[in-house]
Amino acid sequence: MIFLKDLIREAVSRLGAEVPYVELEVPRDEKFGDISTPVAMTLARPLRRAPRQIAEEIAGSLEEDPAIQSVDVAGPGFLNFRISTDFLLKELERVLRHGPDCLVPEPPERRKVQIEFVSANPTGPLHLGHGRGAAVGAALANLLQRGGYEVEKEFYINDAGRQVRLLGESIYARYQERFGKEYPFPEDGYKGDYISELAGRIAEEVGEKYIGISFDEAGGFFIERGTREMLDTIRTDLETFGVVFDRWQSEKLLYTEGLVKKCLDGLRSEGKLYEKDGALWFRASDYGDDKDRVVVKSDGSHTYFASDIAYHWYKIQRGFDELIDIWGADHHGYIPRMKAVIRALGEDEGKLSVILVQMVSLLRGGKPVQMSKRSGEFITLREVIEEVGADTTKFIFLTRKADSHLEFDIEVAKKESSENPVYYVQYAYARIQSIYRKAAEQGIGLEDIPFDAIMYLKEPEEMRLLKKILLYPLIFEGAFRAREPHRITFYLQELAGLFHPYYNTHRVLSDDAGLTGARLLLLRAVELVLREALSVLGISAPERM
RNA sequence: GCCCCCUUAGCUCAGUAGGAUAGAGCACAGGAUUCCUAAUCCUGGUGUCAGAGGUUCGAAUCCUCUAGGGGGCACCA
Repeated sequence: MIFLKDLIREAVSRLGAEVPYVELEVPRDEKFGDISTPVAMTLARPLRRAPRQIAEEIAGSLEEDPAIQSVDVAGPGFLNFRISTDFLLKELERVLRHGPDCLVPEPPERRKVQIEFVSANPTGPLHLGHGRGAAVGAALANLLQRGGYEVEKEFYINDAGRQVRLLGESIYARYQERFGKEYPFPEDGYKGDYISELAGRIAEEVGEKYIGISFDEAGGFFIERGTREMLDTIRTDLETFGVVFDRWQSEKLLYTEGLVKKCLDGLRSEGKLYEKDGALWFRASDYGDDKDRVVVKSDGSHTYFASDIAYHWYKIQRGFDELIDIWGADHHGYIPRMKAVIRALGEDEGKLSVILVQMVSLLRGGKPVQMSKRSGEFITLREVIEEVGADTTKFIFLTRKADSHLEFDIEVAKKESSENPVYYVQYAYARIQSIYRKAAEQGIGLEDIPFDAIMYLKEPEEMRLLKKILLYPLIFEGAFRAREPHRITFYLQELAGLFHPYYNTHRVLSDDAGLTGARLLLLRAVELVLREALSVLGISAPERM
C-alpha cells in the first residue's frame, strides 16, 4: 500500500505543488475503498483552489495506473482508492519471494542511534516499572534497527554516590546484626529481605572479619560487593525478560577515568560554569532551563547532574546522531536541564529525545497491590515474569503508548483466554504452524507450491487479509517515525482478528489442490508478517500452544 | 505557589502528522465443533471525546480558561 505515497506525490508535483508528506489512511468503512488520502484538502489553501477540484485532477492522473482499480473523490475532497486484485496478488508474490525485508521501507539516512533505558539503581531487584521501560526500550531498539538504523542499547549504572553507599551501609548493618552487634540501621536504608540474605552470605564467607571495623573503613567492601550482586541480579532478571544490553556504562568509571573532570574543565574554560557560594554552577538558564544548576557542591562533592552531563557528553563523543533516553515519568522535570546540557555542548537539542514511561499500577483481581519501597515490600519484575510469563508481560506493556498510565492486573494477565490479547496473536501463529504440519502429513510441501497458485485466491476474506498484510509497511513506517512500538501491537491484533475468522469460515486444506496451495501461500505471508512484527516487539512466535 | 502529563463506551485503552457517520478488546446475552488446535468464530449497543470559549472549510486532535486525577520543584537521588 505504501507505494501509493510515491504515486500521489508524483501526481501532486504534476500540479506544481508539494506536500511535506503524503498521509494515507484506511477508511473506517470499506465502501470508501481500500485506502484514502486527504492531500487534496491540505493543498486547497496553498493552491487557492477548491479541494474537490484538486482531488479530481489527482484522480484523473492516477486512474490509469495498473495498480489502481478505481479512484473516487468523496466528501470534502478525499481520494478513495481501490487497489486492483492483480496488483495485490503481485505484491503477495513479492512478499513471498523476498521475505520480511521487503516489508520495511529504507530510511532516508542511515543513523547511529543510542538508546539508554532501565538504568535502575543497583540497590535492589527490578520492579514492574523498570520492566515497562525495558520492554519499551528494547522494542524501540528493534524497531529502529529493523528500519535500518545502527542502534546501541545501553544501561547506565548509578554506582557512585549516596544510593550505593546507602546500600553498602544497609548490608553492613545487617551483617553486624548477624553477630549480635548493634549498628543503627541507616535512615532511608534498604530494608528488603534481599539485603539480609546477602548479609548472611557475606557473614558465612568472611566470618567476623569486619566486626569491630567501622563502616568508614569497611564500607568499600560492602558497597562494591553489594552493587556487584545487585547488578548481577538485574542483569539476569533482564535476560529472563528477554532484554539484553549492548553496553553497561558505569558512572563510577566516568570519574575514575577522568571523563567528568575533562568534560567539566571544558565547559568551565568556555565560561559555561561559574563559582558561587563555594559551589560550581552550570549556566543552565542560558540554555533554556529555569535556573542554573549545581554540579559541584560547596563540600566539594559532585551532584548526580555532574556525571549526567559528562555521561551525555561522552555519548556525543562516541559519535551518535541521535540519543534517546527512556526515563520514568517522575523524572520529567529533569528534561529542560538535560536539553540545556546538549545545547551547551554545541549540539542541536533535538539530538536528544527523552521518552517518558508512565507509572504502572499493579492490581490483583481488580484490587491495588501496595508497593512500598521503604518497607522493602514490593512485587519484583522477576515475580511477575514467573507468575504471568515474559511474553504476556511485554505485550501488556506494549499495548499502551509509553506516556499513559498502565494498569497491570496480574489475575487478568494470567488468564489464558480472550481477555489476554497476546494469546490471540500468538495463537494465530501457532494455528498456521499446525496447518503446515497437517499439510505435511498429507504430503504437501510448502516449498513445492508454485507462486502462481495465488491466482485462486478470490474470497473477500482473503483479499481483506492480503490488504492487511500489505498495510504492514505503512504501520511500521508510522511506528518508526513516531518512535511508538505500541502501534505494531495494535496492528498485530487486527491482523490476527482477520485471520481467525478466515480460518473459521474457509478450509485451507481441501481436495482442490490449486486452492489449497493458494491458501497455504496466503498463510505463509500472514505467518511472515506475524513473525516479523512479533520479533520487533521481542515476543516469541510459538510453534504450538 | 509555579511547571509538566492525563481525562474518549460499564471497565481497560486505541484514535497515526487537523480530515468522512469516533473505534477495539473485555464484560454482558444468545448461538456455532461428525471437518486444518474452541487460547477460535458468529449475532446483539453502547458515547455531553471532563466542561466552557476560540482558531479552521473541517477539532477527540491546536489555543485560552475551569474542574478532577497523577507527577515534579533541592548545593536530593
